[in-house]
Amino acid sequence: MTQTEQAYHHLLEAIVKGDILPGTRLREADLSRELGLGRGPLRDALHRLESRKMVNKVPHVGAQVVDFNPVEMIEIYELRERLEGMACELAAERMSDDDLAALGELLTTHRQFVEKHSGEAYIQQDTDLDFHFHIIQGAGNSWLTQLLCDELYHRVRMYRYQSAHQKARPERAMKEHTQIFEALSNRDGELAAMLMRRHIATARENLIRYIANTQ
Amino acid sequence: MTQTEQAYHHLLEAIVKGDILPGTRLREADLSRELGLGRGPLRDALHRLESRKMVNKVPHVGAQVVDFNPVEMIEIYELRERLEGMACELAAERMSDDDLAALGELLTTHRQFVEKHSGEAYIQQDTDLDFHFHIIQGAGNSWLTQLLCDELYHRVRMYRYQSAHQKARPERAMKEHTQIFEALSNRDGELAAMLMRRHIATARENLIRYIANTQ
DNA sequence: CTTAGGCTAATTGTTAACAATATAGATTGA
DNA sequence: TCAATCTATATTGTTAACAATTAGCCTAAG
Repeated sequence: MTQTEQAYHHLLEAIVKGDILPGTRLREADLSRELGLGRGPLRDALHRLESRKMVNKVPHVGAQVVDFNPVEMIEIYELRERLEGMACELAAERMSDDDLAALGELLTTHRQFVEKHSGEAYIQQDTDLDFHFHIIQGAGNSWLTQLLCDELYHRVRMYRYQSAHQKARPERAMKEHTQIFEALSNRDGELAAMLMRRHIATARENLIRYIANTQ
Repeated sequence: MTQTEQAYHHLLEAIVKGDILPGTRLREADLSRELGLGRGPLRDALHRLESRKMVNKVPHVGAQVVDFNPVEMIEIYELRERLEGMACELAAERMSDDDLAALGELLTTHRQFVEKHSGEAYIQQDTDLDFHFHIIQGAGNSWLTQLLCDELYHRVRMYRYQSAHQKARPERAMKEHTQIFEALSNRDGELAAMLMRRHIATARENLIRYIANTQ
């Protein structure tokens, strides 16, 4: 694995998890010293982060970790609504029975987790994404997968870490996931898509409410 | 404008227009000499092209211009269908009257062009994209705009240049554009979205037919 | 006291030399 | 003759020094 990739993944996770705070100026000299590499590979990593919109870069000025932006966040959720709805349509047609079975097991595991650690939101984060990723993969459209997983989801994860104190609703999400899974099992793409869109629309409404409360 | 950006735009256009053929190996030393810059900025440009999926890069091996891939092309059209449908829904709500008027003028200009140069497909290319871009902008979702214009459309343009000999159907496209415009003018987002999805679905079917014929 | 101008320091953009890696051809052995 | 290994070369990955640009500060004039 090349140093550029290492630096990219390291910085990406640090930004997503909030170890590097939004708005932080990223100085190439400092960072390269901290990460123990030259400025060349680091610059490559910063460019990649820029094209993923995780940092803002201004020529001759520098790079800065993106700040939380309510407008963009809502834009991203508008996109997720359509794209993951599309993923459901395609997944209902294209997922293999084995894939569906795996998704079912995932759901069972999650349900046990939710029942055991009821209310611990931070665990819900990853399990929730697992479910979504599995369906996205199942759609069998590599461009759709990249758009969602490589372009949009980093921001979604970043937002979730920032608003981690916010009460999640694992039981409700669990129920909605189960409904989506059943629709997929019945190969009813139209229904699965509708449920997924509604599922994400609910999340978007929570997001809007959260934004309104924090301002 | 920094050298990286210059190189990026130069190479992107060259690839899109077919001046650099698909499958061409891009050697850093050669290219930097031709473009008259160092390898550093050139590498940055290649990285950007890679993240836009216009070149494939393998560590320690090099970069190669993407080859025409029917499967990916269909994936992209599947995405366009949904995303531009979405753009229509949003544009019907959010476009200003001035924007709509401008779109109408665009359409008039195009109609005159089509009537004058009936059948000259290569002119149709850009004017067609103008129409689509205008609506995408009108949706007022910066992430949607970036996804479509920066990630997907380069490939679409590349494909169009490659299949330029294929007979376009300017009159039909013109008619469909007009219908979409009218729906937008009536602020009927649902209808506009449906027409747009169908418009792109038609293009996708042509694409599939074209692929079948060339194999 | 305010503002315009220039100067200094810090930071990014760029280049060229060096190190590491992979490919292709030659060589040797079975 | 074929296969496997080794070696040489070409190419990429990395580093460190150099050039260009920006932002902040200080000075001085109005």
